[in-house]
Amino acid sequence: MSTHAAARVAAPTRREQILREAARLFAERGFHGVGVDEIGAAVGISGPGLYRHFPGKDAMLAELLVGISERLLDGGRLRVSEDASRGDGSPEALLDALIEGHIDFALDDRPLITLHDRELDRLRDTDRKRVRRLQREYVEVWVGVVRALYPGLPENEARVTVHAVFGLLNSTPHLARPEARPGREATAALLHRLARGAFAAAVDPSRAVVVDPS
Amino acid sequence: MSTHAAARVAAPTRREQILREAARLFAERGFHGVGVDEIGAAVGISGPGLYRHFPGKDAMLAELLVGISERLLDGGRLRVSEDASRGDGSPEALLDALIEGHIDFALDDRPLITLHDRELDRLRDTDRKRVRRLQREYVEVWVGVVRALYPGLPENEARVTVHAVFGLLNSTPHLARPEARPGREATAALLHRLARGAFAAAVDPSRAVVVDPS
DNA sequence: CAGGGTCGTTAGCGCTCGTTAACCTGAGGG
DNA sequence: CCCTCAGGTTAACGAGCGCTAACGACCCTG
Repeated sequence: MSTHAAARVAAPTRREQILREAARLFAERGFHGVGVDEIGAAVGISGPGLYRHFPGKDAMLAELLVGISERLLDGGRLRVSEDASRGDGSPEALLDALIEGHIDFALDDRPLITLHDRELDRLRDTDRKRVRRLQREYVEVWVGVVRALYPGLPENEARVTVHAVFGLLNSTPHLARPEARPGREATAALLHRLARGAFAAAVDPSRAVVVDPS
Repeated sequence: MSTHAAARVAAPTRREQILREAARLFAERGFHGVGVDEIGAAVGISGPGLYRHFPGKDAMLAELLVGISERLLDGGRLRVSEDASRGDGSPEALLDALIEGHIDFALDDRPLITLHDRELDRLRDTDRKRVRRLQREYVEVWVGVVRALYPGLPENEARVTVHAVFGLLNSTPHLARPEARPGREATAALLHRLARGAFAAAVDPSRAVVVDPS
């Protein structure tokens, strides 16, 4: 998480610029809805100049999607291993850490989150399989933690629940007016509560009713 | 003009066939990723024959998105008015009814749900504004019910929560292997629990204004 | 049987898109 | 001073797209 800020010290290379703008444009208008000339214009060069950096338009999307999926999976695995290496690791705290990490990603890299579940089918077979595998492994990391916390939850229900919580956490990019929502930290805290509430309700319906906290 | 009555029960009309297949294809490969020839082939005619039924490819997408949005909004409003006309209407039961209706939609019309939040930006300005308005009104229906049930929840947090729950309920189309999840009714019940759990958790426990459960 | 409407067909036009080809320029090294 | 090479440029090509034009088969109805 602190590494994220540190990596931004140096000026972004041209490749990174291109990927950044391509992600934004793809998220806004869809992969097929953006032309290479537009991507070039967004970074100050024009059209075919992109081919000095990428073998083709497909390759940009592929690199974006593989990158996202790897970052998510690596982050998830890192948190699991941190929790395991810490003596007092608890499933509760670990699930919170996973949720926290995913929320950071959803709030800070909105175009990528959008692309991640929207443009997967535009990839060539080999890339799509690779991304699918990374996504599946990321889900399995969550499923493992959720089932450690709620042993009574059947595996297929846990998987559906994890998918549903992803949908919940990834919902912010779809908000029409981003200025109409609470600040970043308040939104993050709210999403975190919602996710925990959903997980709690997955196993125990009685927790789905509001109770007096006092 | 053909007979209206005959089309009610009998085989779907050609227009409906086209819309159905177009929805499936658009959801699978994106609006720009599907050609008119493919849509035609999917209903047994070929290419330009579609123009006997629609003025253009855009019009198919527009009719699909407007139709979805209207169906959702009408369903929501219907349930609210039913609840109001029933003497014993309670926000609890009303929210359950809204959730139920949305789940039915998400499970039974998966391509439409996918299109609904994915291809909106491919519409012409006038159609897009119309769909946006319908979607916004649908959200407001939910927000009203949620705030009636949880008066302590601020309006902007309620709105984010409703969006998040939509993301949760709409997550099933993204499941890679639909056969790996529980049956329809079990999935519906699970999603219902998750949604209720998320709403219950929306109210920050430390700030909760608790309504008398009598 | 004539005539029109409906619902198709095929051919092809015009445009846009991703990509390639050929050329240019400025910086660094021997 | 020349050569190389990275990183651009513009021109243009070929494919694929949405859509139109022109035509035809079929089914009514009078």
